[in-house]
Amino acid sequence: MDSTLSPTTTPETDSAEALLDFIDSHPTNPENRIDFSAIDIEELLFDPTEWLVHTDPNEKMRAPKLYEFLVLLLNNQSYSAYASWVDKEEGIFEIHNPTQVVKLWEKVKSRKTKQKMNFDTFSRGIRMYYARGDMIPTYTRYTYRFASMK
DNA sequence: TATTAGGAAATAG
DNA sequence: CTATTTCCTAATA
Repeated sequence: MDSTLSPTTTPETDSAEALLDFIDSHPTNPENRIDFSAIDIEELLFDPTEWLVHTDPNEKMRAPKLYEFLVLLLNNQSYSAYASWVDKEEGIFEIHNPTQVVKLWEKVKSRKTKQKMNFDTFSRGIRMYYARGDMIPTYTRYTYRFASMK
C-alpha cells in the first residue's frame, strides 16, 4: 500500500478488448501499475448486441420490449446478482438489485426519455402487464410473475 | 420510509 | 395506435 513507490495508471475499459489491450501495453513493472479499482465492471459486462431481439428470424434485430428485456436478463447468468428466477416453471422471479436493473434497462431500451428512470417508473411498466394478463401480481417485494411460460 | 396496485394522462416511436 | 413513462393516491410493511 505504498503509493509513493510508483505511479498507477488508469485503464480505459469500455470493452473487454480495450482492457486486454491496456494490460498488454502496460507490462507488470512497478512504474506501470494498473489501477484495477478504476475498472467499470458494469460497462465491461455490457454487450449491446446481447440485448437485441427479433420476432421472426428474417426480421431486423431491435431493442427488446420490457418483458423481453426481463426474460433476457433472467436467462443471463452474468446478471444473476441483478435478478434471477425463483421458479422458472411458474415464471416467478425476483429482482435483487433494482437500481442496477433500472440502469441496465435505460441502456437497453430503444425508447428515449427525458428524465432518468427510477424503480418507481420501472415497476409501473411491469405492472402495466397485469391488466393485459401477461403478468400476475405476487404481492411480494421485488417479486413478479409471468402469466405464461412459453 | 419504501414498496405495492392501479387510475389517468402524457409521450416516444 | 402501442408500449411505455410520468405522476399520483391509497394501502401495507
